[in-house]
Amino acid sequence: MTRSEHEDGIRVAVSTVILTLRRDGGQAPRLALPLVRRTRDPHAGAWALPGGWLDDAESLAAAAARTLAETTGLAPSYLEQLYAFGAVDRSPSRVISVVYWALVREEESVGAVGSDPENVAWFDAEDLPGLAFDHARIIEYALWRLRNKVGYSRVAQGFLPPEFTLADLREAYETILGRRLDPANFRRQVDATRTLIPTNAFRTGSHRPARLYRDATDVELADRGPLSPEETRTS
Amino acid sequence: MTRSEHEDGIRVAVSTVILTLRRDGGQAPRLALPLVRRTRDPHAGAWALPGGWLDDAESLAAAAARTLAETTGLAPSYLEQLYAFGAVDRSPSRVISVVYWALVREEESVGAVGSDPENVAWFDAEDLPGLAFDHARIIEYALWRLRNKVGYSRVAQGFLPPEFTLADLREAYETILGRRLDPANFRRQVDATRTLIPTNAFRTGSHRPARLYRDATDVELADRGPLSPEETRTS
DNA sequence: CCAAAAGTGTTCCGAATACACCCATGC
DNA sequence: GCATGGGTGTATTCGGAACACTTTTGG
Repeated sequence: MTRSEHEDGIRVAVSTVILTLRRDGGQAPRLALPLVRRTRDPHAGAWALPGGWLDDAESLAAAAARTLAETTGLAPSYLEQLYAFGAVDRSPSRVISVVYWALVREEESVGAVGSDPENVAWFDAEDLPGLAFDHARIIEYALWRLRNKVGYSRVAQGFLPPEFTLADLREAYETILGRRLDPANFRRQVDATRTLIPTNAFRTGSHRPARLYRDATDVELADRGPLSPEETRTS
Repeated sequence: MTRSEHEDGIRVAVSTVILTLRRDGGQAPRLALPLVRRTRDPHAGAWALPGGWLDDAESLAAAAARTLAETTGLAPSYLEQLYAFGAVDRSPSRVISVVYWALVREEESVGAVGSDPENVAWFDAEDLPGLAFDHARIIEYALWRLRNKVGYSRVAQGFLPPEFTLADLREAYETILGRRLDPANFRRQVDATRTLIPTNAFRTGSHRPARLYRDATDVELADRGPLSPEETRTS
């Protein structure tokens, strides 16, 4: 293992793509995420992912959870490392960004703000403003990962409250995937996984009441990678 | 984006899990990887993944390819980022390791050595020595990723020379997955993907000659992630 | 009663599997 | 010829997709 002799100027930042499902009204929900307006150069005035420098004594995942809480006031229902970005020219100074992606529950994201609400705003994932650095590409990749992972895991439940109907869950899938799913087949597929417990409660509304379900287990919504013991607790 | 005021002591290392298929003789091939004996503390004398400090002016992928060449003298036929490890206690000093995994072709790995052949040795992936830091866990994760990715991509071809028989390819799959595959069904599945071009050459040997194939395209063997333009060239 | 969502039943189709069988070569 | 791996054919099974149909509520 060779080692460069000089103590060089590489710094480590941690950023997070924070996703939620936002319902504007009676409309179909949409994916939304918070961005932070930069107040210094480079890219002063542009919007960027929430993040910050990695602190000497915190793990990468802890840094992601910390900056997430600072900008939104929320704890994530799902948090996973996305990728480490380290191109030489992605910033004027040399910065390695370890990026995480997180899911937060819908209701919590309404009105909840962190330490600096002035410079935080939520955007529709399909209608983003101009972004600093390579953050547009990073968000694209996070959305790709979400759409991909929803196909073989239960991550979508990270958007939902503890009790929800199958229609709620299907609506989350439909929003993520961008297409309609057959209610009948969707029902069979989810209960083939045996991960939902039916409750005795029903949501009464406009038509026939729908049964409420909750998570069957306290296991992870999805495989989050090679996590060390210190990183396995998200709450 | 808040910034810690002190220039702190976090350093960035890049390591690589380098995998190949090794044929000991007429036996079934096995997964093998090179390790480097550490000559300094911490963990002096223990075996570790090839790697080194990230240089100021090179991208993460370039650092991985560089250390790979330094220890094995080889260029990878496949290279993908694995994960960024950043637990506080994984090393006495604070080190963030961005780990890559690579595939190299079998024949090339025989006898090829890099700048310091004394301290490099190849090990059977199922029979590893005591490893420094969290490298045992990292290798486990790399193997998991390989086994997983072989199911939905063409990565296994990264182990093979430009021309190969379907039996060669199937043998690679069988070694990676650790189980036998039906030759008939395997044949149909690979040519359903339309990614192999049959040549007019045959490998003559002990029995009926087997047709040689080569890659149909110059496209990637698998999705390697959100690569920037500077990282897309591996050769 | 009617509209609409909740929930069930059934058919169809394609992919994965198992396995019988033929082909071409070395010995 | 015969052993062995190369290569083809075919029946079965399983899961997903499509969609007809029944149930239960609000109005």
